[in-house]
Parts: sequence; structure tokens; C-alpha cells
Amino acid sequence: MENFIDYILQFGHLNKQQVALITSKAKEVSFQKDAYFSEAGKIPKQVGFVIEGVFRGCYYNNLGDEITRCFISENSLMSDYINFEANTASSEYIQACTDSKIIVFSKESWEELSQTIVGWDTMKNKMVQLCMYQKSRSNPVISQDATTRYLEFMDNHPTLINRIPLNYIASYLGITQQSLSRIRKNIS
Amino acid sequence: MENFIDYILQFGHLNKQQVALITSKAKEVSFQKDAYFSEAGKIPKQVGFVIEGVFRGCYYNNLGDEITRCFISENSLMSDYINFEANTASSEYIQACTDSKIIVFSKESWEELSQTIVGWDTMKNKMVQLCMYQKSRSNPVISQDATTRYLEFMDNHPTLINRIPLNYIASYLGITQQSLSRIRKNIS
DNA sequence: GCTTCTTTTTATCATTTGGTAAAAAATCTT
DNA sequence: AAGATTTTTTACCAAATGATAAAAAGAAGC
Repeated sequence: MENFIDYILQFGHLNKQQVALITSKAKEVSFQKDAYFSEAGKIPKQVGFVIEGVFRGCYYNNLGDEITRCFISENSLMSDYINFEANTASSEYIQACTDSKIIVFSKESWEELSQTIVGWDTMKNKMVQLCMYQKSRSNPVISQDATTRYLEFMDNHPTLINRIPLNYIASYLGITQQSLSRIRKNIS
Repeated sequence: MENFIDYILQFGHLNKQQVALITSKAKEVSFQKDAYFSEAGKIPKQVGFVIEGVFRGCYYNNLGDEITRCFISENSLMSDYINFEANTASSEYIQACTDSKIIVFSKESWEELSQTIVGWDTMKNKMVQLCMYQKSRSNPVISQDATTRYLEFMDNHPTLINRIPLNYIASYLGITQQSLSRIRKNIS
């Protein structure tokens, strides 16, 4: 929980009372590997913050291929935020890649914070926007070849490589698992 | 200007006075083809809204290749918003692909609106977040082959194909201009 | 209309990546 | 420990894309 408080204090100041209020609204939840935090076709009802573990955002294309769009690891906000706000169904899944612990806020709690803490909305929006921005910046670059994308992935996510299956990483990088295996061999 | 008012009214209600205030802060500006709205290394000082024309977000990689990250056409918000808000230098360019007309708000004007119009911040953040979200969704999908990416690009941007140079589109799709030319030939 | 400059296409060959199949290695169950 | 399952690696060949060079087409200036 302290990690989450540290995280939000990056975006503005809060007094002890306010911190206590936020803490009281948060709930710690465990997720087993492969469990879904959010599912395609359902309206996202929660905002999460990853305490321990790794999640991924993914979807299926018209050929049934599974495509990983992003990874979310420790000390990151996790939500299909646009659909969460708009009360609309998501088109993606958010799935635990490992056994995980997260903090969640229900939609009601999340909205109550806006009404009771002056300045929370500003902090919240900075948080959400920075999140979206960073995600867009860490994505693999389509004009680079697969080897370069893999090397940059390891730069951006040095701790992930040994924690999640390589087929997730391959689908994130836009290549087959076999190609990724070949690339790993050629590098080392 | 009406287009911009229609655009913002999607995100909330405003009375006539409020609309008039917003209008008074906006300035219409022309951009010639190739001119920069925003530049790498500089702090973005304006938020724009495209009335007529097409812009692109682009940057240079370590080989000096020019890479197009997005296109921004009529009736869209245009800004390196995170750096605009944070007063930090951008790492990208926003460049006019055609002669264009846009509306701009200076940073001062943009912030005055927050202080004078109740609810503007909420509308503004919805706008910005939806913008970021849509941009991330319309990006070429890295796991698709170049032909599919090109076909989806034409679906997503049917009006762009005849208005902007093909090398911009190629760099957006992550392929060489020669490859794009070959793909176009094979399709038709 | 002619020249110059820019954009787009074509062509050839090397390299990268995908598709398919199978083997090997690692992990999990019992 | 043995068997079953999952994950990762290998191998082979076909297809897609890149690199380089050059030609063709189109646009701009005089």
C-alpha cells in the first residue's frame, strides 16, 4: 500500500487524512496466473495498481491469434480507463501473467475520491495521461527489425524476460515464437 | 470555429457565454506545407485543433531515418499534450503535410479556461484522454504483414491517401517506400 | 515548352521472417 | 521417478521485406 501512496504523491500533495481516506477505499486482492482482471465484452468496473506480479493487455484478431498489446508490472496503474470512465464494454483482456497482488478501487470508491478530495481529479488525470503516454512510448517500433525490437524490449523491461512465457513476448513484438527463439540464439 | 465548438460540446454542456469566452481565446492560424507546429527540443506552447489540412507526428531514429508516428487531420485536437502540461521539451515534431488552417490556444488561454469555466477541466481531460486512446487504437498492428497494415490504413484514413506523400505513409506503416509501391501494385 | 526537382515505380538480389513439423527441454502431476 | 503437459528450440523451405540502383512519372519554376 505504501508503494501506491508513494506513487500518487508524485502527482500532487495530500495530507494524512486524505491519504487515510484513499487507503480506506483501496482493497488488496490476489490474482492467480492466467486470471482476468478485465475482459473483452464486459464493462471494466475497477481501477487497479500492481503491487506484485505482471499483467498483460491482450486481444484476439480475426484469425484467432492472441496478441499482447502491453505489459503492466509492479507499481503501475492498471485499467481500461476510457471504458471504465465511459461505462462501455472493453474489447480487450487484462490478464495476470504470474500470480499477483494488486490494489483495487471500485468505480464507486474511485468516484467518491473525486468528490471528497480537493485536487484529486487533477492528480488522477495527470496519472492516467502519463500512463497512456508512457505506454505509447514503450511500444515496439514498427519500423525496426525484430532483433532490434527484442533488444529494446529488454532495455525497457529488464526484469520481465525471466518471468513471463516467451510466446507472450513474441506476440508483443509482432513475431512468431519460433522467430523469437531464433533471434535469441543469434544474439547470445 | 463552429467545428471546434461542435467538437467540444461532445464532451459536456456549455452555455452561450462560455462558448463565447472559448471562441475569444482561440486564434485561427495558417500553416504552410512542411512547417512545424511543434518541434523536438522545444517546449510545446500551444494546443491546436485542425480546421483544414493534415499534420503528422514524427521523429528521427539513431540512423537518421524519419519516422511518422501519427496523422492528425480535420476536426482533431493536436498537441504534444503531456509535454505541454508539464512544460517539458518534446522529443517529436508535429509537421504540416499540406497547407493547413488550425485554431490555436496559447498555454495562458488554455489555463484561463480552466479557471473561468466550471466543468471545463472535466471536458478537457475527457477530450485529451479519448484522443490518446483513439490514436493508440488506429496505429498499425505490428503482428500484421505490410499489406494488411496498408489496407487497414486506408480503412482508417480513406481521405488521406491522395493528400500526403507516400513516403510518409510508408514510414508510418514501418516499411520502405519501395515496399509500399510494390504492395500497391500487387493489390490493384 | 523545357528544365529542374521531387515523387513514385520497377528491378534485382540478399536478408529476414513466417509456416509447418518435429525434437528437446522444462514443468507439473501423480 | 515416470508419465503427461507445456514451453522452448531446431530445421527446412516458401514468402515477404530491405538495400541498392535506376527509370519513369509528376509537379514546379522559368
